[in-house]
Amino acid sequence: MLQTTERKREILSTSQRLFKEKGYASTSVRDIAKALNIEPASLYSHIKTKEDILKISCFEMADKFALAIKEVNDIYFNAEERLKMAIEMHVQILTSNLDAAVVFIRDWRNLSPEARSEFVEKRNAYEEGIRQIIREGIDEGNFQETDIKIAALAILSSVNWIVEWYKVDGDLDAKSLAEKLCSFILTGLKAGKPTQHF
Amino acid sequence: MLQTTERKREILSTSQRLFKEKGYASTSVRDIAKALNIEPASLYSHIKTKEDILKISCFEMADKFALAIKEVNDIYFNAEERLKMAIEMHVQILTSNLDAAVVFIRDWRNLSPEARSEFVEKRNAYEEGIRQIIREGIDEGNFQETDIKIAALAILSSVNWIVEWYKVDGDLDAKSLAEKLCSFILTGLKAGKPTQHF
DNA sequence: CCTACCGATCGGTAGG
DNA sequence: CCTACCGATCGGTAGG
Repeated sequence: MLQTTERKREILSTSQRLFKEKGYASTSVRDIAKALNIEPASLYSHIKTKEDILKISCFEMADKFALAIKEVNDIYFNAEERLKMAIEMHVQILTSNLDAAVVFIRDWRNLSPEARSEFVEKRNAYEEGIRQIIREGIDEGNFQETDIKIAALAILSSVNWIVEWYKVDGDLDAKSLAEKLCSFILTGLKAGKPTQHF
Repeated sequence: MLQTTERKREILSTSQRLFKEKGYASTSVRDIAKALNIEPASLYSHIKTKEDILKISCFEMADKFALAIKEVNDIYFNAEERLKMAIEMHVQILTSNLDAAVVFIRDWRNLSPEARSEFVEKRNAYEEGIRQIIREGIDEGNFQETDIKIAALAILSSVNWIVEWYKVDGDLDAKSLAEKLCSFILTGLKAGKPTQHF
């Protein structure tokens, strides 16, 4: 990723769009070439292999998330604020890269063993960042003493799932969506505690 | 699905295990045959096409979920109880069919257009069942006045995601897991409200 | 970016 | 359930 030419970016985004629709494994280089109106062989002036596209897609997203969690932990103080910020940035990254996000979330399994290991490591580091925030929130007394692993997975899965239904041209912007998710994650489904009624 | 012979069941479960590992599209009929120690052609005495395996896997799971939501709505009264029960049964179905569950959640996209439409319809009906419970909980005043669509998706995604990490031989049984998830979904991450401290 | 082409693998069939 | 085999498609290369 030392440089990515304009044409290569077109190949990447077109591929990601196709991968989102049919999945990486079911998308052929011929499909990609056709969508770009070029011959299959021409792709290989820009990429080395089909897996290259997958690798770049997965790791570019992983890098965005790594940067975001770093930013959150550098700036914000309180765990609740940091979690909110992390979720907001996460939603922002997903919604502004919907096609690549699906590849990142779903198709990374098709990476070759070495790339896959590296990817899983990066994803684990990000998840650990989220767990750390939860841990601190518990220590501060602001979060429930919950199972941290399950909490982190529940948060990430509910946030990641938006790539399956979010429409960029819909009436729900990323920030509003992030707020709704945050509220759900922080206070749950149940209505205000009984004390509210007395 | 009028009848499924014992051998066919072996083919199904072996295929689902492979699909879980590599995905439907990346698993060849030769992979399946090899795992069963038979020749690829022999598979076709039991199945018509590779997609048959996918179809049966997806729709058998869909049927289990349809039955579960029906049961929940027939027996339980209060929305919160019904939601808890629905989540518990959902977790139960997932954890006792982990391989097929992954296919159901992830690989249904590879269904042919007609089967895919039918599948999406069934899944939508189930999701609507969940939304209905949430709606009733709000009407009863026991659930927050939240975005029902987002709440349902957040619940289902966090529950479905367990297939990615749950280990049958781990120390967490399905019921405990369901309870943890329920608690998270109902009361969220934040610690008890201030009133608890006075 | 194209023409021409490669060996490998794909899902599946015929016939036993 | 097997042997033998099919046409189609796969990712990718040589050479321009």
